[in-house]
Amino acid sequence: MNSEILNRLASIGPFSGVSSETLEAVFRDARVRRLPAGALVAEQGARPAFLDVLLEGSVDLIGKGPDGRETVVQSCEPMDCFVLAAVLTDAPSLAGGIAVAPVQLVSIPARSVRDGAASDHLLALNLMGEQARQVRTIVRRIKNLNLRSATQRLGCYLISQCDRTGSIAFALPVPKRQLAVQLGMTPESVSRAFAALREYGVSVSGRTVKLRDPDLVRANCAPDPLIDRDWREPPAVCGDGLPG
Amino acid sequence: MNSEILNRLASIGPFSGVSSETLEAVFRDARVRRLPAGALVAEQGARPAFLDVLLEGSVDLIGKGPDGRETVVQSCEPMDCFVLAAVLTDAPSLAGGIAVAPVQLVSIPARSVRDGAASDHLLALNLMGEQARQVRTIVRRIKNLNLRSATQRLGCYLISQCDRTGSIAFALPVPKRQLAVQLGMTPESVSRAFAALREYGVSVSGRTVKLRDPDLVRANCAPDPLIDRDWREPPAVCGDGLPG
DNA sequence: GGGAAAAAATGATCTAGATCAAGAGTCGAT
DNA sequence: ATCGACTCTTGATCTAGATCATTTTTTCCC
Repeated sequence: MNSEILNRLASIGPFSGVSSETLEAVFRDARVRRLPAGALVAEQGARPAFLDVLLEGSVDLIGKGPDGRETVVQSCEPMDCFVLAAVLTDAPSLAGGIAVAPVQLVSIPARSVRDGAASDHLLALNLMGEQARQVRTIVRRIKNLNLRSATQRLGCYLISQCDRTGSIAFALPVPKRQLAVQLGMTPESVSRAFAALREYGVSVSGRTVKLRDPDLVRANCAPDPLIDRDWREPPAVCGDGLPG
Repeated sequence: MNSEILNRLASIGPFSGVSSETLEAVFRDARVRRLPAGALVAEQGARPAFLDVLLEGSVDLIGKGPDGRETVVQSCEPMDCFVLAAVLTDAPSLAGGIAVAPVQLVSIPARSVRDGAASDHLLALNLMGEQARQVRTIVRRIKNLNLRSATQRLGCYLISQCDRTGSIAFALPVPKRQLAVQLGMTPESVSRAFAALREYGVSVSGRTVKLRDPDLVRANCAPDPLIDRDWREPPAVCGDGLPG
Protein backbone atom coordinates (compact mmCIF):
# COMPACT_ATOMS: atom_id res chain seq x y z
CA MET A 1 0.00 0.00 0.00
CA ASN A 2 1.64 3.16 -1.15
CA SER A 3 1.51 6.38 0.78
CA GLU A 4 -0.73 8.15 -1.72
CA ILE A 5 -3.49 5.69 -0.95
CA LEU A 6 -2.79 5.98 2.77
CA ASN A 7 -3.19 9.71 2.52
CA ARG A 8 -6.49 9.40 0.72
CA LEU A 9 -7.71 6.99 3.38
CA ALA A 10 -6.59 9.20 6.24
CA SER A 11 -8.57 12.11 4.83
CA ILE A 12 -12.01 10.51 4.80
CA GLY A 13 -14.50 11.02 7.61
CA PRO A 14 -13.87 7.99 9.78
CA PHE A 15 -10.12 8.47 9.90
CA SER A 16 -9.71 12.21 9.76
CA GLY A 17 -7.67 13.60 12.60
CA VAL A 18 -6.84 10.20 14.01
CA SER A 19 -3.33 9.73 15.39
CA SER A 20 -0.79 8.17 13.07
CA GLU A 21 -0.10 5.38 15.57
CA THR A 22 -3.73 4.29 15.46
CA LEU A 23 -3.90 4.59 11.71
CA GLU A 24 -0.77 2.54 11.33
CA ALA A 25 -2.25 -0.22 13.44
CA VAL A 26 -5.59 -0.13 11.62
CA PHE A 27 -4.05 -0.12 8.15
CA ARG A 28 -1.22 -2.51 8.90
CA ASP A 29 -2.86 -5.55 7.32
CA ALA A 30 -4.97 -3.69 4.80
CA ARG A 31 -4.50 -4.50 1.16
CA VAL A 32 -5.64 -3.16 -2.20
CA ARG A 33 -7.97 -5.26 -4.32
CA ARG A 34 -8.98 -4.84 -7.95
CA LEU A 35 -12.06 -6.55 -9.34
CA PRO A 36 -13.75 -6.52 -12.74
CA ALA A 37 -17.27 -5.26 -13.39
CA GLY A 38 -19.85 -7.75 -12.24
CA ALA A 39 -17.66 -9.19 -9.49
CA LEU A 40 -19.11 -10.01 -6.11
CA VAL A 41 -17.40 -7.58 -3.76
CA ALA A 42 -19.13 -8.59 -0.53
CA GLU A 43 -21.29 -11.57 0.20
CA GLN A 44 -24.70 -11.32 1.84
CA GLY A 45 -25.14 -13.45 4.95
CA ALA A 46 -21.47 -13.75 5.90
CA ARG A 47 -19.71 -11.88 8.65
CA PRO A 48 -17.49 -9.52 6.70
CA ALA A 49 -13.80 -10.20 7.23
CA PHE A 50 -12.93 -6.77 5.87
CA LEU A 51 -14.12 -3.22 5.83
CA ASP A 52 -13.95 -2.12 2.20
CA VAL A 53 -13.23 1.43 1.12
CA LEU A 54 -14.00 2.12 -2.52
CA LEU A 55 -11.17 3.95 -4.30
CA GLU A 56 -12.34 3.65 -7.89
CA GLY A 57 -15.43 2.41 -9.72
CA SER A 58 -18.84 1.87 -8.20
CA VAL A 59 -20.64 -0.77 -6.20
CA ASP A 60 -24.32 -1.56 -5.67
CA LEU A 61 -25.41 -3.02 -2.36
CA ILE A 62 -28.13 -5.52 -3.06
CA GLY A 63 -30.40 -7.33 -0.63
CA LYS A 64 -31.76 -10.68 -1.75
CA GLY A 65 -34.79 -12.51 -0.46
CA PRO A 66 -35.16 -16.26 -0.08
CA ASP A 67 -37.23 -16.40 -3.28
CA GLY A 68 -34.60 -14.65 -5.38
CA ARG A 69 -36.13 -11.19 -5.50
CA GLU A 70 -33.62 -8.38 -5.15
CA THR A 71 -33.59 -4.79 -4.01
CA VAL A 72 -30.84 -2.22 -4.21
CA VAL A 73 -30.23 -0.76 -0.79
CA GLN A 74 -27.64 1.75 -1.88
CA SER A 75 -25.13 2.49 -4.57
CA CYS A 76 -21.64 3.48 -3.51
CA GLU A 77 -19.14 5.79 -5.15
CA PRO A 78 -15.43 6.36 -4.60
CA MET A 79 -14.34 6.98 -1.04
CA ASP A 80 -17.51 5.45 0.34
CA CYS A 81 -17.01 2.44 2.51
CA PHE A 82 -19.46 -0.36 2.87
CA VAL A 83 -20.48 -3.14 5.25
CA LEU A 84 -19.37 -0.80 8.03
CA ALA A 85 -22.41 -1.55 10.20
CA ALA A 86 -21.82 -5.29 9.89
CA VAL A 87 -18.13 -4.88 10.65
CA LEU A 88 -18.79 -2.81 13.76
CA THR A 89 -21.39 -5.22 15.13
CA ASP A 90 -19.52 -8.30 13.88
CA ALA A 91 -22.76 -9.59 12.39
CA PRO A 92 -23.74 -11.12 9.03
CA SER A 93 -24.11 -8.68 6.16
CA LEU A 94 -27.71 -7.95 5.27
CA ALA A 95 -26.79 -7.11 1.69
CA GLY A 96 -24.15 -8.12 -0.83
CA GLY A 97 -21.99 -5.86 -2.97
CA ILE A 98 -21.72 -6.08 -6.76
CA ALA A 99 -19.18 -4.12 -8.79
CA VAL A 100 -21.11 -2.33 -11.54
CA ALA A 101 -17.85 -1.03 -12.99
CA PRO A 102 -14.28 -2.22 -12.52
CA VAL A 103 -13.33 -1.37 -8.96
CA GLN A 104 -10.27 -0.68 -6.92
CA LEU A 105 -10.72 -0.89 -3.19
CA VAL A 106 -8.89 -1.13 0.09
CA SER A 107 -9.81 -4.01 2.38
CA ILE A 108 -9.12 -3.42 6.05
CA PRO A 109 -9.42 -6.42 8.36
CA ALA A 110 -12.63 -6.07 10.35
CA ARG A 111 -10.86 -6.87 13.58
CA SER A 112 -8.37 -4.07 13.03
CA VAL A 113 -11.24 -1.63 12.70
CA ARG A 114 -12.98 -2.85 15.84
CA ASP A 115 -9.75 -2.91 17.81
CA GLY A 116 -8.93 0.57 16.61
CA ALA A 117 -12.29 1.89 17.76
CA ALA A 118 -11.91 0.16 21.10
CA SER A 119 -8.52 1.68 21.76
CA ASP A 120 -8.82 5.11 20.15
CA HIS A 121 -11.47 7.49 21.40
CA LEU A 122 -11.36 9.81 18.40
CA LEU A 123 -11.69 6.93 15.94
CA ALA A 124 -14.74 5.71 17.87
CA LEU A 125 -16.24 9.20 17.74
CA ASN A 126 -15.61 9.42 14.00
CA LEU A 127 -17.21 6.07 13.38
CA MET A 128 -20.16 7.04 15.55
CA GLY A 129 -20.71 10.17 13.46
CA GLU A 130 -20.22 8.20 10.29
CA GLN A 131 -22.91 5.72 11.23
CA ALA A 132 -25.23 8.52 12.26
CA ARG A 133 -24.78 10.11 8.82
CA GLN A 134 -25.38 6.72 7.32
CA VAL A 135 -28.72 6.43 9.08
CA ARG A 136 -29.70 9.80 7.69
CA THR A 137 -28.67 8.81 4.17
CA ILE A 138 -30.92 5.77 4.27
CA VAL A 139 -33.84 7.69 5.72
CA ARG A 140 -33.45 10.20 2.89
CA ARG A 141 -33.59 7.38 0.38
CA ILE A 142 -36.71 5.95 1.99
CA LYS A 143 -38.42 9.33 1.84
CA ASN A 144 -37.35 9.86 -1.76
CA LEU A 145 -38.79 6.50 -2.79
CA ASN A 146 -42.02 6.65 -0.80
CA LEU A 147 -42.94 10.31 -0.98
CA ARG A 148 -42.38 11.07 -4.65
CA SER A 149 -43.37 9.76 -8.05
CA ALA A 150 -40.80 8.36 -10.44
CA THR A 151 -40.94 11.57 -12.46
CA GLN A 152 -40.43 13.74 -9.40
CA ARG A 153 -37.46 11.65 -8.32
CA LEU A 154 -35.80 12.08 -11.68
CA GLY A 155 -36.65 15.79 -11.76
CA CYS A 156 -35.12 16.36 -8.33
CA TYR A 157 -32.05 14.41 -9.33
CA LEU A 158 -31.61 16.63 -12.39
CA ILE A 159 -32.10 19.74 -10.27
CA SER A 160 -29.39 18.59 -7.91
CA GLN A 161 -27.01 17.98 -10.81
CA CYS A 162 -27.90 21.38 -12.18
CA ASP A 163 -27.15 23.07 -8.85
CA ARG A 164 -23.97 21.11 -8.41
CA THR A 165 -22.53 21.98 -11.79
CA GLY A 166 -23.98 25.46 -11.75
CA SER A 167 -25.03 24.96 -15.33
CA ILE A 168 -28.28 24.59 -17.26
CA ALA A 169 -26.78 21.84 -19.40
CA PHE A 170 -24.65 18.98 -18.15
CA ALA A 171 -23.74 15.37 -18.78
CA LEU A 172 -25.18 12.56 -16.71
CA PRO A 173 -22.37 11.10 -14.59
CA VAL A 174 -23.74 7.57 -15.06
CA PRO A 175 -25.51 5.65 -17.82
CA LYS A 176 -29.29 5.75 -17.60
CA ARG A 177 -29.43 2.12 -16.66
CA GLN A 178 -27.47 2.87 -13.50
CA LEU A 179 -29.54 5.98 -12.90
CA ALA A 180 -32.57 3.74 -12.75
CA VAL A 181 -30.95 1.72 -9.99
CA GLN A 182 -30.10 4.82 -7.97
CA LEU A 183 -33.60 6.19 -8.33
CA GLY A 184 -35.27 2.90 -7.48
CA MET A 185 -37.03 2.18 -10.75
CA THR A 186 -36.68 0.31 -14.03
CA PRO A 187 -34.79 1.68 -17.07
CA GLU A 188 -38.10 1.84 -18.92
CA SER A 189 -39.54 4.06 -16.21
CA VAL A 190 -36.54 6.36 -16.46
CA SER A 191 -37.25 6.78 -20.17
CA ARG A 192 -40.88 7.56 -19.50
CA ALA A 193 -39.93 9.97 -16.73
CA PHE A 194 -37.62 11.84 -19.11
CA ALA A 195 -40.47 11.94 -21.61
CA ALA A 196 -42.80 13.36 -18.95
CA LEU A 197 -40.23 16.03 -18.02
CA ARG A 198 -40.10 17.29 -21.61
CA GLU A 199 -43.27 19.15 -20.73
CA TYR A 200 -41.20 21.14 -18.22
CA GLY A 201 -38.47 22.08 -20.65
CA VAL A 202 -36.13 19.14 -20.10
CA SER A 203 -34.38 17.88 -23.19
CA VAL A 204 -32.04 14.91 -23.41
CA SER A 205 -29.63 13.92 -26.08
CA GLY A 206 -27.49 10.91 -25.38
CA ARG A 207 -25.90 11.59 -22.04
CA THR A 208 -26.41 15.33 -22.20
CA VAL A 209 -29.31 16.94 -20.35
CA LYS A 210 -30.52 20.49 -20.71
CA LEU A 211 -32.98 22.25 -18.41
CA ARG A 212 -34.54 25.14 -20.30
CA ASP A 213 -36.29 26.39 -17.15
CA PRO A 214 -35.00 24.87 -13.90
CA ASP A 215 -37.60 26.71 -11.87
CA LEU A 216 -40.38 25.09 -13.84
CA VAL A 217 -38.93 21.69 -13.00
CA ARG A 218 -38.51 22.78 -9.39
CA ALA A 219 -42.12 23.88 -9.19
CA ASN A 220 -43.36 20.49 -10.34
CA CYS A 221 -40.93 18.14 -8.62
CA ALA A 222 -40.82 19.70 -5.16
CA PRO A 223 -37.16 19.39 -4.18
CA ASP A 224 -36.73 19.33 -0.41
CA PRO A 225 -33.54 19.71 1.66
CA LEU A 226 -34.87 17.06 4.04
CA ILE A 227 -34.92 14.52 1.19
CA ASP A 228 -32.29 15.55 -1.33
CA ARG A 229 -28.83 15.66 0.11
CA ASP A 230 -27.39 19.12 0.19
CA TRP A 231 -24.32 18.79 -2.02
CA ARG A 232 -22.67 21.70 -0.28
CA GLU A 233 -22.47 20.08 3.13
CA PRO A 234 -19.81 17.45 3.73
CA PRO A 235 -20.81 14.15 2.19
CA ALA A 236 -21.28 11.16 4.44
CA VAL A 237 -17.93 10.02 3.22
CA CYS A 238 -17.31 6.56 4.51
CA GLY A 239 -20.82 6.93 5.66
CA ASP A 240 -22.38 5.50 2.61
CA GLY A 241 -21.31 2.21 3.93
CA LEU A 242 -24.12 -0.07 4.41
CA PRO A 243 -25.25 -2.56 4.89
CA GLY A 244 -25.37 -3.77 8.05
CA MET B 1 -36.02 11.82 38.01
CA ASN B 2 -36.21 8.97 40.44
CA SER B 3 -33.56 6.30 40.69
CA GLU B 4 -35.77 3.57 39.26
CA ILE B 5 -35.89 5.44 35.96
CA LEU B 6 -32.17 6.13 36.17
CA ASN B 7 -31.54 2.43 36.57
CA ARG B 8 -33.67 1.58 33.57
CA LEU B 9 -31.81 4.16 31.49
CA ALA B 10 -28.41 2.93 32.63
CA SER B 11 -29.27 -0.59 31.50
CA ILE B 12 -30.03 0.15 27.86
CA GLY B 13 -27.43 -0.31 25.14
CA PRO B 14 -26.07 3.20 24.78
CA PHE B 15 -25.44 3.63 28.51
CA SER B 16 -24.61 0.14 29.72
CA GLY B 17 -21.34 -0.13 31.54
CA VAL B 18 -20.73 3.62 31.44
CA SER B 19 -19.17 5.15 34.53
CA SER B 20 -21.54 6.72 37.01
CA GLU B 21 -19.73 10.06 36.75
CA THR B 22 -20.45 10.24 33.03
CA LEU B 23 -24.02 9.11 33.49
CA GLU B 24 -24.56 11.70 36.16
CA ALA B 25 -23.34 14.43 33.83
CA VAL B 26 -25.40 13.18 30.90
CA PHE B 27 -28.60 12.78 32.90
CA ARG B 28 -28.17 15.88 35.04
CA ASP B 29 -30.60 18.04 33.06
CA ALA B 30 -32.77 15.23 31.75
CA ARG B 31 -36.44 15.32 32.57
CA VAL B 32 -39.44 13.07 32.25
CA ARG B 33 -42.22 14.07 29.87
CA ARG B 34 -45.71 12.65 29.55
CA LEU B 35 -47.78 13.24 26.44
CA PRO B 36 -51.21 12.10 25.32
CA ALA B 37 -51.89 9.94 22.27
CA GLY B 38 -51.61 11.96 19.10
CA ALA B 39 -49.12 14.43 20.52
CA LEU B 40 -46.21 15.61 18.44
CA VAL B 41 -43.17 14.22 20.23
CA ALA B 42 -40.49 15.47 17.85
CA GLU B 43 -40.71 17.95 15.03
CA GLN B 44 -39.42 17.28 11.54
CA GLY B 45 -37.00 19.84 10.21
CA ALA B 46 -35.79 21.19 13.55
CA ARG B 47 -32.50 20.42 15.21
CA PRO B 48 -33.58 18.28 18.14
CA ALA B 49 -32.88 19.88 21.49
CA PHE B 50 -33.27 16.54 23.25
CA LEU B 51 -32.54 12.89 22.83
CA ASP B 52 -35.75 11.09 23.77
CA VAL B 53 -35.85 7.65 25.34
CA LEU B 54 -39.27 6.03 25.28
CA LEU B 55 -40.26 4.60 28.67
CA GLU B 56 -43.91 3.83 28.02
CA GLY B 57 -46.28 3.92 25.06
CA SER B 58 -45.29 3.96 21.43
CA VAL B 59 -44.18 6.48 18.85
CA ASP B 60 -44.21 6.46 15.05
CA LEU B 61 -41.47 8.31 13.21
CA ILE B 62 -43.04 9.89 10.17
CA GLY B 63 -41.38 11.58 7.23
CA LYS B 64 -43.43 14.19 5.41
CA GLY B 65 -42.95 15.47 1.90
CA PRO B 66 -43.55 19.03 0.68
CA ASP B 67 -46.86 17.97 -0.84
CA GLY B 68 -48.21 16.49 2.37
CA ARG B 69 -47.61 12.82 1.64
CA GLU B 70 -46.33 10.83 4.61
CA THR B 71 -44.34 7.69 5.20
CA VAL B 72 -43.60 5.86 8.41
CA VAL B 73 -39.88 5.40 8.79
CA GLN B 74 -40.01 3.39 11.96
CA SER B 75 -42.22 2.67 14.94
CA CYS B 76 -40.61 2.80 18.35
CA GLU B 77 -41.39 0.82 21.47
CA PRO B 78 -40.37 1.27 25.10
CA MET B 79 -36.68 1.68 25.72
CA ASP B 80 -35.99 2.66 22.14
CA CYS B 81 -34.52 6.06 21.66
CA PHE B 82 -35.20 8.24 18.67
CA VAL B 83 -33.72 11.15 16.75
CA LEU B 84 -30.35 9.84 17.89
CA ALA B 85 -28.75 10.33 14.47
CA ALA B 86 -29.89 13.95 14.33
CA VAL B 87 -28.70 14.58 17.89
CA LEU B 88 -25.25 13.14 17.21
CA THR B 89 -24.78 15.09 13.99
CA ASP B 90 -26.55 18.19 15.34
CA ALA B 91 -28.61 18.33 12.17
CA PRO B 92 -32.33 18.85 11.42
CA SER B 93 -34.56 15.83 12.03
CA LEU B 94 -35.57 14.09 8.83
CA ALA B 95 -38.72 12.72 10.45
CA GLY B 96 -41.16 13.78 13.13
CA GLY B 97 -42.44 11.68 16.03
CA ILE B 98 -46.12 11.13 16.81
CA ALA B 99 -47.35 9.42 19.98
CA VAL B 100 -49.75 6.70 18.90
CA ALA B 101 -50.52 5.89 22.53
CA PRO B 102 -50.00 7.96 25.67
CA VAL B 103 -46.27 8.13 26.20
CA GLN B 104 -43.83 8.62 29.00
CA LEU B 105 -40.32 9.51 27.96
CA VAL B 106 -37.04 10.90 29.19
CA SER B 107 -35.65 13.89 27.37
CA ILE B 108 -31.89 14.30 27.61
CA PRO B 109 -30.42 17.57 26.34
CA ALA B 110 -28.74 16.92 23.02
CA ARG B 111 -25.64 18.77 24.09
CA SER B 112 -25.24 16.58 27.16
CA VAL B 113 -25.26 13.51 24.92
CA ARG B 114 -22.71 14.93 22.51
CA ASP B 115 -20.49 16.17 25.35
CA GLY B 116 -20.74 12.80 27.03
CA ALA B 117 -19.64 11.00 23.87
CA ALA B 118 -16.78 13.43 23.39
CA SER B 119 -15.45 12.92 26.89
CA ASP B 120 -16.21 9.26 27.56
CA HIS B 121 -14.71 6.63 25.28
CA LEU B 122 -17.05 3.84 26.32
CA LEU B 123 -20.13 5.98 25.76
CA ALA B 124 -18.86 6.84 22.29
CA LEU B 125 -18.32 3.16 21.57
CA ASN B 126 -21.81 2.31 22.79
CA LEU B 127 -23.37 5.01 20.64
CA MET B 128 -21.36 3.84 17.65
CA GLY B 129 -22.68 0.32 18.12
CA GLU B 130 -26.16 1.67 18.64
CA GLN B 131 -26.10 3.57 15.37
CA ALA B 132 -24.69 0.56 13.56
CA ARG B 133 -27.59 -1.52 14.85
CA GLN B 134 -29.95 1.23 13.82
CA VAL B 135 -28.61 1.04 10.27
CA ARG B 136 -29.24 -2.68 10.24
CA THR B 137 -32.77 -2.25 11.55
CA ILE B 138 -33.64 0.12 8.75
CA VAL B 139 -32.07 -2.10 6.10
CA ARG B 140 -34.14 -4.97 7.43
CA ARG B 141 -37.25 -2.88 7.07
CA ILE B 142 -36.36 -1.94 3.50
CA LYS B 143 -35.84 -5.57 2.59
CA ASN B 144 -39.08 -6.58 4.30
CA LEU B 145 -41.03 -3.97 2.35
CA ASN B 146 -39.39 -4.50 -1.05
CA LEU B 147 -38.79 -8.22 -1.12
CA ARG B 148 -42.08 -9.57 0.16
CA SER B 149 -45.77 -9.32 -0.56
CA ALA B 150 -48.15 -7.86 1.99
CA THR B 151 -49.36 -11.35 2.87
CA GLN B 152 -45.83 -12.64 3.35
CA ARG B 153 -45.01 -9.71 5.60
CA LEU B 154 -47.98 -10.42 7.83
CA GLY B 155 -47.25 -14.16 7.82
CA CYS B 156 -43.65 -13.58 8.88
CA TYR B 157 -44.79 -11.21 11.58
CA LEU B 158 -47.15 -13.83 12.95
CA ILE B 159 -44.42 -16.48 12.82
CA SER B 160 -42.15 -14.21 14.83
CA GLN B 161 -44.87 -13.66 17.44
CA CYS B 162 -45.46 -17.38 17.53
CA ASP B 163 -41.76 -18.09 18.11
CA ARG B 164 -41.50 -15.37 20.68
CA THR B 165 -44.41 -16.55 22.78
CA GLY B 166 -43.67 -20.21 22.12
CA SER B 167 -47.36 -20.73 21.57
CA ILE B 168 -49.61 -21.59 18.64
CA ALA B 169 -52.19 -19.07 19.83
CA PHE B 170 -51.48 -15.57 21.05
CA ALA B 171 -52.88 -12.06 21.26
CA LEU B 172 -51.68 -9.32 18.95
CA PRO B 173 -49.72 -6.80 21.02
CA VAL B 174 -51.15 -3.89 19.02
CA PRO B 175 -54.45 -3.08 17.31
CA LYS B 176 -54.59 -4.09 13.65
CA ARG B 177 -54.57 -0.49 12.58
CA GLN B 178 -51.14 -0.05 14.13
CA LEU B 179 -50.01 -3.38 12.73
CA ALA B 180 -50.70 -1.96 9.29
CA VAL B 181 -48.35 0.93 10.00
CA GLN B 182 -45.57 -1.36 11.20
CA LEU B 183 -45.95 -3.60 8.15
CA GLY B 184 -46.08 -0.70 5.71
CA MET B 185 -49.59 -1.14 4.36
CA THR B 186 -53.17 0.03 4.80
CA PRO B 187 -55.57 -1.46 7.37
CA GLU B 188 -57.65 -2.81 4.48
CA SER B 189 -54.65 -4.69 3.18
CA VAL B 190 -54.05 -6.18 6.61
CA SER B 191 -57.58 -7.53 6.60
CA ARG B 192 -57.11 -9.02 3.16
CA ALA B 193 -53.76 -10.48 4.16
CA PHE B 194 -55.37 -12.18 7.16
CA ALA B 195 -58.04 -13.52 4.82
CA ALA B 196 -55.37 -14.88 2.47
CA LEU B 197 -53.57 -16.56 5.37
CA ARG B 198 -56.71 -18.50 6.33
CA GLU B 199 -55.73 -20.87 3.56
CA TYR B 200 -52.62 -21.71 5.59
CA GLY B 201 -54.47 -22.44 8.82
CA VAL B 202 -54.42 -18.96 10.33
CA SER B 203 -57.54 -17.97 12.24
CA VAL B 204 -58.25 -14.63 13.86
CA SER B 205 -60.85 -13.65 16.39
CA GLY B 206 -60.68 -10.13 17.68
CA ARG B 207 -57.13 -9.68 18.85
CA THR B 208 -56.45 -13.42 19.21
CA VAL B 209 -54.56 -15.24 16.48
CA LYS B 210 -54.16 -18.99 16.13
CA LEU B 211 -51.75 -20.77 13.79
CA ARG B 212 -53.03 -24.31 13.19
CA ASP B 213 -49.85 -25.23 11.31
CA PRO B 214 -46.95 -22.77 11.71
CA ASP B 215 -44.80 -24.74 9.30
CA LEU B 216 -47.38 -24.32 6.56
CA VAL B 217 -47.23 -20.56 7.10
CA ARG B 218 -43.46 -20.70 7.18
CA ALA B 219 -43.35 -22.61 3.91
CA ASN B 220 -45.41 -19.96 2.16
CA CYS B 221 -44.08 -16.77 3.71
CA ALA B 222 -40.33 -17.49 3.62
CA PRO B 223 -39.11 -16.07 6.92
CA ASP B 224 -35.45 -15.11 6.74
CA PRO B 225 -33.05 -14.25 9.57
CA LEU B 226 -31.53 -11.56 7.35
CA ILE B 227 -34.88 -9.78 7.20
CA ASP B 228 -36.84 -10.63 10.34
CA ARG B 229 -35.16 -9.53 13.49
CA ASP B 230 -34.11 -12.41 15.65
CA TRP B 231 -36.18 -11.91 18.79
CA ARG B 232 -33.61 -13.77 20.85
CA GLU B 233 -30.89 -11.25 20.32
CA PRO B 234 -31.17 -7.89 22.01
CA PRO B 235 -33.10 -5.24 20.10
CA ALA B 236 -31.15 -2.43 18.54
CA VAL B 237 -31.33 -0.30 21.60
CA CYS B 238 -30.49 -2.83 24.25
CA GLY B 239 -27.34 -4.52 23.03
CA ASP B 240 -24.00 -3.98 24.57
CA GLY B 241 -21.58 -1.80 22.77
CA LEU B 242 -18.87 -3.32 20.74
CA PRO B 243 -17.73 -6.89 20.60
CA GLY B 244 -14.02 -7.50 20.64
C1' DG C 1 -16.97 3.17 -42.00
C1' DG C 2 -19.68 -0.96 -41.26
C1' DG C 3 -22.06 -3.92 -38.42
C1' DA C 4 -22.72 -6.57 -34.23
C1' DA C 5 -24.15 -5.80 -29.58
C1' DA C 6 -25.57 -3.15 -25.94
C1' DA C 7 -28.55 0.73 -24.43
C1' DA C 8 -32.55 3.33 -24.87
C1' DA C 9 -37.30 4.55 -26.39
C1' DT C 10 -41.90 3.30 -27.16
C1' DG C 11 -46.01 0.66 -26.99
C1' DA C 12 -49.22 -2.88 -24.91
C1' DT C 13 -50.44 -5.34 -21.02
C1' DC C 14 -50.47 -6.83 -16.10
C1' DT C 15 -50.67 -6.49 -11.14
C1' DA C 16 -50.17 -5.47 -6.21
C1' DG C 17 -51.87 -2.56 -3.43
C1' DA C 18 -54.18 1.94 -2.62
C1' DT C 19 -58.30 4.24 -2.58
C1' DC C 20 -63.22 4.76 -2.24
C1' DA C 21 -67.52 3.14 -0.40
C1' DA C 22 -70.66 0.51 2.40
C1' DG C 23 -71.78 -2.63 6.09
C1' DA C 24 -70.72 -5.35 10.48
C1' DG C 25 -68.88 -6.00 14.69
C1' DT C 26 -66.99 -4.24 19.03
C1' DC C 27 -66.38 -1.40 22.83
C1' DG C 28 -66.93 2.06 26.37
C1' DA C 29 -69.66 5.47 28.78
C1' DT C 30 -73.81 6.95 30.52
C1' DA D 1 -78.98 -2.53 28.07
C1' DT D 2 -78.68 1.87 24.29
C1' DC D 3 -76.37 4.89 21.96
C1' DG D 4 -72.53 6.48 19.29
C1' DA D 5 -67.94 6.15 17.90
C1' DC D 6 -64.41 3.28 16.49
C1' DT D 7 -62.29 -0.62 14.37
C1' DC D 8 -62.59 -4.10 11.25
C1' DT D 9 -64.21 -6.51 7.12
C1' DT D 10 -65.60 -6.89 2.47
C1' DG D 11 -66.39 -5.39 -2.13
C1' DA D 12 -65.61 -2.34 -6.35
C1' DT D 13 -62.59 0.51 -8.68
C1' DC D 14 -58.20 2.96 -9.76
C1' DT D 15 -53.37 3.65 -10.63
C1' DA D 16 -48.33 3.87 -10.65
C1' DG D 17 -45.13 1.35 -12.11
C1' DA D 18 -43.46 -3.32 -13.52
C1' DT D 19 -43.21 -6.52 -17.10
C1' DC D 20 -43.12 -8.09 -21.75
C1' DA D 21 -42.32 -7.21 -26.63
C1' DT D 22 -40.55 -4.50 -30.47
C1' DT D 23 -38.17 -0.94 -32.68
C1' DT D 24 -34.68 2.65 -32.79
C1' DT D 25 -30.48 4.57 -31.41
C1' DT D 26 -25.86 4.53 -29.67
C1' DT D 27 -21.62 2.47 -28.79
C1' DC D 28 -17.54 0.62 -30.08
C1' DC D 29 -14.55 -2.82 -32.05
C1' DC D 30 -12.42 -4.74 -36.02
